[in-house]
Amino acid sequence: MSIEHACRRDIPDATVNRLPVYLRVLGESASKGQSTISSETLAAASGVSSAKLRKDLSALGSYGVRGVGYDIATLSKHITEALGLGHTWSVAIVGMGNLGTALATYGGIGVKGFDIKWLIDDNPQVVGRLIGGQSVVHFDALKPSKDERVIGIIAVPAAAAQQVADRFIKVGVRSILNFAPAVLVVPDEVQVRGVDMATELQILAFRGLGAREPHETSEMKELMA
Amino acid sequence: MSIEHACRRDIPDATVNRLPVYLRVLGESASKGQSTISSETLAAASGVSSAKLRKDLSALGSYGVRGVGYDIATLSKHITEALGLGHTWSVAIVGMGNLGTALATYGGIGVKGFDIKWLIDDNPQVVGRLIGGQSVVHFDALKPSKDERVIGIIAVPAAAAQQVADRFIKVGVRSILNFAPAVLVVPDEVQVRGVDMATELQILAFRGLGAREPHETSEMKELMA
DNA sequence: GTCTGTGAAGGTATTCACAGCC
DNA sequence: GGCTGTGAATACCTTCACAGAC
Repeated sequence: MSIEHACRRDIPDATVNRLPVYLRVLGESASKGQSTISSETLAAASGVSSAKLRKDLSALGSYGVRGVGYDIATLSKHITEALGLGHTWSVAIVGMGNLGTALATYGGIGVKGFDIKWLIDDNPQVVGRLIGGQSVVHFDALKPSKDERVIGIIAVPAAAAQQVADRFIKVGVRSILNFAPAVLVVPDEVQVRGVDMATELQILAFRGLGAREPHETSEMKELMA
Repeated sequence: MSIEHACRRDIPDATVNRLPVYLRVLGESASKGQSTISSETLAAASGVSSAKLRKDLSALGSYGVRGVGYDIATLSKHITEALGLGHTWSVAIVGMGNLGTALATYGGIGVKGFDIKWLIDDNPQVVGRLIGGQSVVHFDALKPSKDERVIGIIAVPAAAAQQVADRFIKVGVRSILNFAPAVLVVPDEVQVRGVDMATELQILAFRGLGAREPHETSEMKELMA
C-alpha cells in the first residue's frame, strides 16, 4: 500500500518559499469569482514558470485535473494545510515604533491563520497605548500556553534584537521573524527568518549593475579581446 | 594572460544574497577595533558554515592570507565594490504610512551607498509633512537625472502597488523593492524584489511544524508500519 | 485537443577534504 | 601549526519534453 499524499516534511525548501505566493494569487482569483485556474495562468500571476509551478504543486499531491486545471478552492485548502495554517498561530510583535505599528496594522495578517495577540513594548510611555484597537503590553505579559504555537516578531533596533530573541526563547517561542539588521544566536530548534531593508537594497544594487558601467569600459574591452 | 579578479557578473546568486550580511558583520567587528578575522569567526557571526563563506569570498578574488585570516578593511572594500556600492544609489520611498515612515527613518540605510532622496505620497494632507528632517513630496517631483541610479521602494497598499511600479518605470527607475503583497508585472530589464510579512509568517509556520502534531499521530503510525 | 504530472537531463549550490601558503 | 583557496563529490533545484488523463 502506497502513501496517499505527500507528508509535509518532504516538501522542498524552494517550494515552501513559493507556496505563500500561490496561495495569495489563488485568493485573488477566487475573489474575482473564478473557480478553476490553469498552471499557465497561475504561474504567470505568481511570476514563475508553469513547469516550476506544476512541480511545486505535485509535491503536495495530485490535485489538478488534466485538460482542465486546478480547482481554486481545493488547491487553496491543500496549500493552507501543507503550510501548517490549519491551526492558528499566535503572533507577538515586540517594538511599537513605526515598523512595529506598521506590522500590527498590516491587513495582510490576521486574515488567515495568524492572530496578532500581543503588541509589546517595554517603554512605560507606550504600554497601554491603543494600536489598531489593541492595547500595548509589557513583555512580561507574554505567557503563551504550553501547546500554543507562537511566532515572535522583532521590530526593535539592532542593539536590542538579541535580548528580545533570548526573552522569546525563554517563554517558549520557537519561531522568530527578525526585522532588525542583526544575526541572532539561537538554539537549533528555534527557527529564525530575517528581513532587512539594507540587505535588500544591496542585493538590488548588485543586480542593477547590469546597465553599462562607464568607468569599467576599458577593462571590458580587454576581456573581449 | 588571465583575468586578474573575478568580474562582478559571475558571482553566484546565492553568494550575492549573503554578501550584505558579511559586510554588516565586518562593520561591527571593525567598530570593535578588530583588524583581521578568520573565516571561522566571520562565518559563525554571519550564521553560515566556514566552507560556504570561503567559497563565497573566493568568488570575489583571493583577499585572505593563509594562516592569518582576512583583513577587515580590505575585505569590506572589495565586498562594497562587488555589490555596486562604489557609486551612491538614490532611493525613493512611495507611501508615507507607518511602513514608509519606518523605512524612511531606518538608520540602516543612508549609512553607506544609499541616499534617501525622495519621500513620496500623493495624499495632499501628507505632502509637505516633515519625516526624519525631510519633507514629503508628490510623485511628480520624482525626476531622476539620466545617469542617476535609483531604487524605488513601494510601501503602499497592495491595490496601488502596480500603479506605483508603472509610474516608477515611466520615470526610468529600474530597481524596485516592493513591500506590498502583490506580484508586479514589469519589463525584463527591471529588477524587483518583494518583501511581504504574510509570506514570511507562512514560511515560518511551515518550518515550525517540526514539533509534534498531536492529531497526526495515528497517520504517522500507519506510515511507520 | 488541452492541460497536468513526472521521469530524465541539465544547472546551481553546498559540503567535503586537502593541497598550498604563511 | 593555522588558515585560506579550491577541485571533487554530493545534494538540491530547475527546465525540458512527453506520456497520460480528461
